[in-house]
Amino acid sequence: MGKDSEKELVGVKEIARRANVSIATVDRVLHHRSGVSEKTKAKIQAIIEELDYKPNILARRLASKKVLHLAVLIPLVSQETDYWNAPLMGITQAEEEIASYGVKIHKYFFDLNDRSSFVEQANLIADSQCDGVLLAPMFIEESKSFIQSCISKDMPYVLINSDIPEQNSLCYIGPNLYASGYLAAHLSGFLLTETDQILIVNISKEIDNHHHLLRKEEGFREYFSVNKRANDIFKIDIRQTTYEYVKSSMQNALDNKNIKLIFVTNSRVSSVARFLEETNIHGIKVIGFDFLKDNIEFLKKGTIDFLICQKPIEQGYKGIMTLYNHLVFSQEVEKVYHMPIDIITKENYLYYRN
Amino acid sequence: MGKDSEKELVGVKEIARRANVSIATVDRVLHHRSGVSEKTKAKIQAIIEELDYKPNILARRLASKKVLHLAVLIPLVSQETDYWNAPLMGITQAEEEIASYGVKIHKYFFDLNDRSSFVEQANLIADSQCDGVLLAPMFIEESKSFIQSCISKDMPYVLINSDIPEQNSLCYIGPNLYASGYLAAHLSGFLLTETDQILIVNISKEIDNHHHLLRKEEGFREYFSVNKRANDIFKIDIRQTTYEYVKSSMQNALDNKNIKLIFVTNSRVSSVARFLEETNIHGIKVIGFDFLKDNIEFLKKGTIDFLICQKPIEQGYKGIMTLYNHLVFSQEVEKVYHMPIDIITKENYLYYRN
DNA sequence: GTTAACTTCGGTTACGTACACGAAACTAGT
DNA sequence: ACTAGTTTCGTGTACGTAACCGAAGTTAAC
Repeated sequence: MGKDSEKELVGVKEIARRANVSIATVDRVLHHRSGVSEKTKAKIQAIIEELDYKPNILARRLASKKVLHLAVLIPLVSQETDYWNAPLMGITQAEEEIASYGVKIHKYFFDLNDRSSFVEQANLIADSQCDGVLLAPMFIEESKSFIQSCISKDMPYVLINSDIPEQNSLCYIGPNLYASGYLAAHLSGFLLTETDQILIVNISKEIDNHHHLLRKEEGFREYFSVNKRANDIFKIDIRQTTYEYVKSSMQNALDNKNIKLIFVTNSRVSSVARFLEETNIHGIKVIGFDFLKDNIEFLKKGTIDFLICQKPIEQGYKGIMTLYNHLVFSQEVEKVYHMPIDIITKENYLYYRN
Repeated sequence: MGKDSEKELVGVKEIARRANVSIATVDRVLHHRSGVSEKTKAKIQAIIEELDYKPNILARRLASKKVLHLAVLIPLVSQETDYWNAPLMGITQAEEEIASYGVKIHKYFFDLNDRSSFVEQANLIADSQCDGVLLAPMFIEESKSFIQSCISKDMPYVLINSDIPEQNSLCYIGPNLYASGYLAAHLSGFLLTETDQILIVNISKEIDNHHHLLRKEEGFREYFSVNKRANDIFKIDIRQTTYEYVKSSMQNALDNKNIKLIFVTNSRVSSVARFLEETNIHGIKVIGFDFLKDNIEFLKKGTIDFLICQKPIEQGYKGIMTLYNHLVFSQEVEKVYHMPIDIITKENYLYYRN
């Protein structure tokens, strides 16, 4: 209750009246344009302060006919994994929401297994004259050089999904990889006894992605170290993503051991689950990542015990909105926006919103 | 790729030109106003179809100077529990977002321990001439009669936090209570052995709230029944919310038993945790609800093992936005929007967003 | 055929802001 | 004091839509 502050919404007109100037002059002050004497500028600014003037965004976007061009550079949605479909959905959703506010979004896709396609698309963006970029920096070196060209063009960019720190991006929106690995370990703790053995599985073709998976692994191991859990932790890197390859790799990895829990460091956990099912291996708990159709199927059946998810749709959505709010409202942004680390089980997946 | 459909955004002017009428006539058709012959109406509608005309929301809200009045009726944030601070934040956030779009939000608060205050505030809303209502129907009968008055005034309303089904509200936004109880049981399963005893704790003054807690309890019990878990499940209803009362009740409840897990059916779990800590009881796992400051403190220390949370901020935010989108864009809405059932632990609470 | 009443429609202004254009005021140089 | 140049400012139009007002056209009654 209390401070309702029923100030009748005032506009430039009222400011102009009070300052004995025209609205054009007020407009000049508002946009920090030249052509106003220091004296009147001060007077107008005082009145703006006093009235706590907030420009009418509606009228503003309507009057300014210029359109905002945003570019998006993310992996192509492949049949191999449809993870990137989620961020794309968020991006599309944001697009629909702000389309009528004069924002155009240009989408560029690259092949996760082909660095050159990334460079190619990045160059296209660099040439196109756009106002901001949303980028999934999957290839580290290539991303860095693209980022440099953005900086030189004074073009703001937002990173999603995986961070490249110490670049001065507008912000990073995505998971805290280390923390999500740590949480996975914590969940594992509930499923294990003192002597059970653990297998960490990294499945990824590109070395750069491996780099990201490593951070999860570190977090995972750290939990066991901090909590003085002495379970044996084995690890396997699988460098091909086809099921056949995963299968034979897993067979090797499980051989002669007594693994009780498998931690798959990314969304490819469904391959592992499929393997366990097909080879009729029971009694192994499985933890992995991402709310994908395949993964959910195995979660339902109980082959996968936990999925950790980090709101991929929202990552895309927030990425675009951050650019928009920054460019249109010059809103300040958090440098790092870590996504919540969501735990999905058989019992709550129905209610999960990516 | 593909269908870019670069239709230059057309407006009423273009439609008027093509139909050889004035924009005023097009406007009449768009708003289903009278004064247009069937013939020209048909012609104009055909053109609207053809061009897939989408009105410019900016210009629309700008030109129509009428403001939208939304009323909010939720519990007062008390020192007893600051749960309702969260939905209020979401409401305020939505308010800020759409304030410049000509929306005014009027907030009414009632005392959770005083039915008459609810009725009083509800009457105020009924008298005020507003365009939509966001309602937390904590008192069932009183809510029903308020809802009736809304319906008779043809005033859309949205329910949050707890549902009163079979009323034709615009929609319900909130948890699936049953499912969240079920999930709580599932999590409990990880923490228990076959023979461990369980205590369910309901803490609530008002009988109507109890009714909601009951649904969680049902879900909880159902899990154990479905999964043929034979653990003893005890239960206690605590009808005073002061710590002293909770303390003595808990002492009784734990007496002569060997409880290994406590499931508190609402956010008052911190009272129980405090009790366990103060009386130096260890070895009992605790599961409860809501991301509240007090609860998080105990989660950090390990006294509480799991918190289940259902995005209270978002409930408020979405509630307002749903009304807004429905009234302004006549957007259709899902009748039931169940919030995700989030699991919060010591390891991921830092990254949780209410 | 005149008047009245009603139907159908167009012209116009307004919403709050952006910006091009040109007018006034001031400065400096002669 | 007159001009040229510069600074400072106001007028006017545009954005796409809403809605008032009144002008045509149409119909009905005498």
